[in-house]
Amino acid sequence: MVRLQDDLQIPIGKLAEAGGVGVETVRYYQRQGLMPLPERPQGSGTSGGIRQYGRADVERLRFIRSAQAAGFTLKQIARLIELDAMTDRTEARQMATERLKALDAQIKELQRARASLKRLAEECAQEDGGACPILKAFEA
Amino acid sequence: MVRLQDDLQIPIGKLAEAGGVGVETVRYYQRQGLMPLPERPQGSGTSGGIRQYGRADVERLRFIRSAQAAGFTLKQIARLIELDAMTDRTEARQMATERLKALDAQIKELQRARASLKRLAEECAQEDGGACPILKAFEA
DNA sequence: ATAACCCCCGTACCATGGTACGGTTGCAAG
DNA sequence: CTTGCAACCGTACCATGGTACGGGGGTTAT
Repeated sequence: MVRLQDDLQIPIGKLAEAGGVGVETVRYYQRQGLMPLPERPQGSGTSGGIRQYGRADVERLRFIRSAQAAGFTLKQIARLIELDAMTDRTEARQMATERLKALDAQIKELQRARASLKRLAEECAQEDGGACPILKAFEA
Repeated sequence: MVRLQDDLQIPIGKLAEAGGVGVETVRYYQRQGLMPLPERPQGSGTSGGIRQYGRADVERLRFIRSAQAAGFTLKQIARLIELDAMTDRTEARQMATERLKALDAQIKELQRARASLKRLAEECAQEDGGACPILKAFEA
């Protein structure tokens, strides 16, 4: 009843694949302190000292990608992971609300940019003469 | 009737200020081919060979910032400026619509991220016990 | 005329987020 | 047993978008 070996043991290549990144990227995350570097298994029959990864690693990798999509830097993500481990809700909440504010601002800005861009695309629509003032498209 | 001197002649420092960037940034844009490098005025009384900039330069600087906000890279912006000069509407329109598509995707993704982030902020709201599962916040 | 300030230029350096390179080991299939 | 593949490791390199540094010179105010 020790529940050995149900917990998915995969090498780095599979881990990377599962997370949708390259092997080198995983290694990079490890160097940045975002992912643990598991011990190399020792002794014979251990498949040549190849490090093994589990479910938690896959999830962490996915978390990193999502947090990146939310605009956190890798450094901030490292911090979030630390906070999760120490269950520090105060700082976590603060980071989240700050990012939320920045995100709202960014979304608004992108929507403004979107409008200008649409105008540009439309004004340049007719092939014949008429205006297509690229440089003016973002004015006002 | 030569209309000398109504067209605003400013040195790089003022230009940078007007565009909301640093002098070094303007120089950088010049190196990247985004801004013209005007001739140094020669002869006496020309204020020490200091290059002079005009309205068009200020506008271009602003254009660069706006286009950046729309997600164009500096390289693409350089291309847009070229297209504007050659009044090539076909490629301009294409670039605009492509960017528009990417922008829509990005906005959607940011909104998804925003939702997760909000969830995280809310779940970590109560200081007392309860969940604040940072790593789980982005699942599903 | 001395200081303070801006401009000129080239070159170096920075952060971010990776990607590539090259050499080694070790298991596994033909 | 050789060939091939994946993992291992350290180090180097890349693109993007700047920022800083250091020396030289001109203009302006005190």
